Amino acid sequence: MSIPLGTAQALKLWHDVNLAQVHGDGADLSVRQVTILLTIYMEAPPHTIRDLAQKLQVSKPVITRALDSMGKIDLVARRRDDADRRNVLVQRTVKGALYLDRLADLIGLNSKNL
Amino acid sequence: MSIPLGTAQALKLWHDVNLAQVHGDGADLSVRQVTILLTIYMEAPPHTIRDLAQKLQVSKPVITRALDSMGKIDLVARRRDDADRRNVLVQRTVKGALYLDRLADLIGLNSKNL
DNA sequence: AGAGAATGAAACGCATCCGTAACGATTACT
DNA sequence: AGTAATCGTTACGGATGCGTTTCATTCTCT
Repeated sequence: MSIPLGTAQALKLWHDVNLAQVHGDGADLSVRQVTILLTIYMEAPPHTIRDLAQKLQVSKPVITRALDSMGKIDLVARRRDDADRRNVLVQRTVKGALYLDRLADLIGLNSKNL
Repeated sequence: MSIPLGTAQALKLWHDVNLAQVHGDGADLSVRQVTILLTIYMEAPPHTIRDLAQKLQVSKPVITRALDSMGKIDLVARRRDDADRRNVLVQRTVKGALYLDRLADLIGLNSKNL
């Protein structure tokens, strides 16, 4: 199913959802952070810091710090890998899933009047 | 025309476009900045700082500083209002239009495989 | 003309983020 | 065992953004 989105419609979608994020009470994440969060929840686990950094083409400290800030508000969690204790496994949380559900709702709602 | 976007599709769209922004050579703007930029280009002029602040429900300094940083890379321009010299009229630029065209393309491309 | 309102910018303090370069812990290799 | 490689984190220096408050300029209204 292919609905070519007009320029104006695409930009209106982007504007409205972004505006909702700015107003929203939820933590307003940076573009990098949302991208990392989405990768964690959309791709199959396990996720290590190195994998995420490579997949998103950013440095490892970027991932570490994003996990720090998002972990602080329980959007994501860390766990040591018992098999290889150098690795850190990034895990999903209920709050993170809810956050993305809400985001998907916003996008979905705003994409219906196109 | 109403195509209800599934949760997974909506999130994939958001992920892919955001990822492209992260990778893109273009200036990576904050969520607030993109929203301001989109408002300037999608709504009819004239745009004053006060109008933008009120429309987006943010403080005026947020607008001023966003225009500072986006103006520095020619995504937008300022001009004094000759009728009321207190006002600053925010103006579009070629580079800003190109930036949004590219963004719309990204959204459009990524919305075609839903 | 003069008091007051309105507009945008600048100042201040604070928080966050980035890139690079080290660093400690753990595992792999020989 | 002992050296080298891998992984994630931390440290450092710098840049940017935000909210609030203050400020200079310009207009309005009497």
